[in-house]
Amino acid sequence: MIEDTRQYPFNEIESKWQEYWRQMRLFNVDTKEYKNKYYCLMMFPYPSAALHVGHGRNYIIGDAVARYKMMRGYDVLTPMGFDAFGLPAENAAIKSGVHPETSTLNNISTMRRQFSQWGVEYDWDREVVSCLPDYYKWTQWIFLKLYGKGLAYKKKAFVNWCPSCKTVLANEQVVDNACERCSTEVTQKDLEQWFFKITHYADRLLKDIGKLTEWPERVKTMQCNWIGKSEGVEIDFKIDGSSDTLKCFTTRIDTIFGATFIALAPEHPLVEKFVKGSKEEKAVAELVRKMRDESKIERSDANVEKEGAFTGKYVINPVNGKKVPIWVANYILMEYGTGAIMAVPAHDQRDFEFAKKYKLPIEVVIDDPKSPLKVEAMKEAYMGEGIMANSAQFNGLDSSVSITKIAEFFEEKGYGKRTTQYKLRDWLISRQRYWGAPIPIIYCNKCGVVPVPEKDLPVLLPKNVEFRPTGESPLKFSESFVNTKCPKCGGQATRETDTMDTFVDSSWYYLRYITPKLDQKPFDAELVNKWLPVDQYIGGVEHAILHLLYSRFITKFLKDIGCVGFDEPFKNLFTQGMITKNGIKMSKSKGNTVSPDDLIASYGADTVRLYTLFIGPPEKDAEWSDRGVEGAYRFLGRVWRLVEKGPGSRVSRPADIEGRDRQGPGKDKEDATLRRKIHSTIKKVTEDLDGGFHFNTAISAVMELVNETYDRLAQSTDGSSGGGAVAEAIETVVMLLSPFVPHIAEEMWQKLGKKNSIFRASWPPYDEKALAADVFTMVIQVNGRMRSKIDVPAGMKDDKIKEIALSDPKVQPFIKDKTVRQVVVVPKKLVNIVA
RNA sequence: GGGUGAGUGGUGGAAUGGCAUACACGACAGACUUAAAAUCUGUUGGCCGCAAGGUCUUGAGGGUUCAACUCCCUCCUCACCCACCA
Repeated sequence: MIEDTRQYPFNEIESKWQEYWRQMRLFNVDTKEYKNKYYCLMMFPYPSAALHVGHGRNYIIGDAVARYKMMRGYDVLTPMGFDAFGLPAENAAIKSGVHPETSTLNNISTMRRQFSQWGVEYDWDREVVSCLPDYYKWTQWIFLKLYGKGLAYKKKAFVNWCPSCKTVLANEQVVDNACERCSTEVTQKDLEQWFFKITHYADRLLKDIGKLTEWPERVKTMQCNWIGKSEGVEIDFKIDGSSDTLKCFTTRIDTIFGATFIALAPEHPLVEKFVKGSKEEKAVAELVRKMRDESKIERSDANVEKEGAFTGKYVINPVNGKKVPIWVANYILMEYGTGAIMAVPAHDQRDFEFAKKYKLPIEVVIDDPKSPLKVEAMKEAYMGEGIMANSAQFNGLDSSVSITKIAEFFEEKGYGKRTTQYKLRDWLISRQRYWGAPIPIIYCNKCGVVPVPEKDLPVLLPKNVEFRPTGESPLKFSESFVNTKCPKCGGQATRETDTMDTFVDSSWYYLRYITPKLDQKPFDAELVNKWLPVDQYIGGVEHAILHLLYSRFITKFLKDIGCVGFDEPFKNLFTQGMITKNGIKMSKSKGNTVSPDDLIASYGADTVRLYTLFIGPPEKDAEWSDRGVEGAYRFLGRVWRLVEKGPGSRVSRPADIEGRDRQGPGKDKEDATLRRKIHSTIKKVTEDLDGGFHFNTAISAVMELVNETYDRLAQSTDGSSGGGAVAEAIETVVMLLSPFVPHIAEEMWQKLGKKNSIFRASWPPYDEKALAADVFTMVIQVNGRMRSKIDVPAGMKDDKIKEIALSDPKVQPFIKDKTVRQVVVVPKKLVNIVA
């Protein structure tokens, strides 16, 4: 059945050319010898069991870009590798007993095969696999460098904890606040964990977004919001009856006169001190315990009822000497600011809700200029700007002005200082897992925390370990791993058993590709400085924040320690949309995946590639349709037959077609028309590819050219297969399609009598002369509505055009009873008569 | 709640101030065929009309303009990301 519907022998063609490209080393680059470098990078994948067509979009786009750039004369570097550490393989090991390394390496070979079947080629000599020691050795090296600069440190942090499995859970392992494995309720536990001090780079990460001119706006906006810079004042409140002070951060210092209470995060260190031995102690302690047990997921729900308790203490408001009560409240986060706020219920909605619930006073200090505020009538906080009220010497000022005035006043009086806060928090890199790069740290009873010396890297993951059904990390129980000698004193010591977040692995892999085999250094700085920044990075928008921010951070760090000479790793970024099926994201867990293997068997890889690129704008989500695949297949058959029956194929093709036929306008009118179409198509496709990868419209333009070429063949009166213009059209079609459908393009290229690979040919230029038309069709509108069309010779004067338009028989009925007030002529496009 | 993006035929989509619905899918009709598949040709936004043609139509409403899918304002809906950020 499949045999019957075949339009061209894609099976033989595709494997033949895939082999040919490998033989000729089309995708292999010598990083030392090059003229115009172009580093085309696709985000390296996690090795999952099987790729579906949704994954394919990323690689097909990247492959098309790489092939196009080759034809534009670049030395294109397109490497590929695998982000091979991670939780899924470890979970599978716990379930099935198969070692993560075995399943991961198996998946990798499956994926390599799938890439190849798609015709997606890479410089495989440069493959990096993050779970292999020759790679993670250098991930550990980066850790040591950060540690050496004080940018890797340990502190306590809360984790999701399953008391029954005695294990840490990732957010995704928590289902309805319970452990996914045993359904025990998840609690919070604080553990000593490793962090990278990314906040040290917050300001530069934010400022340098300005340098990323070729990144999508929406990714930049997301990073901006994630870093979340806000400027404000840190106030030192004197605690009543004590010499201690309490620091609060606010962005709204203009509302300081309306502060009616202070709210602390439950974890705030002063909470315990305040209530110790007081009558409030029991109530507060109980509430704090309750809040702490709420998982991070629960606590981050905005709809959670506000709760709090009075601590019995007060601070003094420096601006008016008033006593302000200190409360503990669940809506305050320890991680942001100082973990304490001055609450101004009149002008902050959360404070307003809290004040209403606990009957705390509400004082208006900024009046709405449109309708004066009355406390009793307020249903919600007034958050806008306005006129200062009840604010002593600042009364009557604009709140936007007083925000600076009061800040200056605070600094003058020593009540506080202006500071900048970021939402960005330090990067928690510790994972209580097996399948990751071990953190190269040793604990010695005598010497304390000792970093593993560089010469002892890598700290190898022990292979012979037992995976327990509870999910506990097997590293803890591997005595040969844990027990070691202190590198400083030689005494008995133990190793850190936490491994690193896989985002650490992926934050520097793009540097390793340049010199993947190097074993004395992570990379060769000289070559890296030549090839980086990456000219084009392509990947899913889901990585818009974390991966891209971490990579930017690591790059800046490496620049600071003199390892690289640039501070942004990715010059151009393209984020493609996801492929949906039945309206939702294609994924194995949703059961709506489409396997490329079956489609390639029925239609060939070129069809799958063409459809994937034609499906819609690549930066947007798109719905997969099996019917659409057939359409792409039919189109390729149409092109194939055009090459077979058109002039120039095999024997009939004149050898010197370029020289003879590309010199001037065609022999007759039809040829000139077709040549105009050929060259406008080249222009359109080139601009679509250069200006943002608009594959969908590029392909539709080629479809139009194919349709017009068929029309031209059908029109030829002498029964021949057309002249030089048709041959030129066919050759152009093959070239313009080649980045998208490389196998069939190579085959047709050969049929056209060409010797070398089409990817060694240069991309066709367009001929401005061929584009020039001597007659234009102009639209005539009356009051903006199309009424007629006229053919106008190039160079006709506007006045003459107006005259023709006004006397046009189809236009006459619409203007004859009216006065023509204005005639607008848009050159070569339209005439609009206003009557 | 905040941020970002989107809303156009039966469907995927095109047009980013200048002919709305390119290109493709689907559907319908025809040619070829004993028949089917494949292929080729034609029709295909709604309404009125035998037709010529007219008229309405880009989520809703308003505005700017000779001209608005496109720019501005108000509102509605959906998707994604973040979410008590002081």
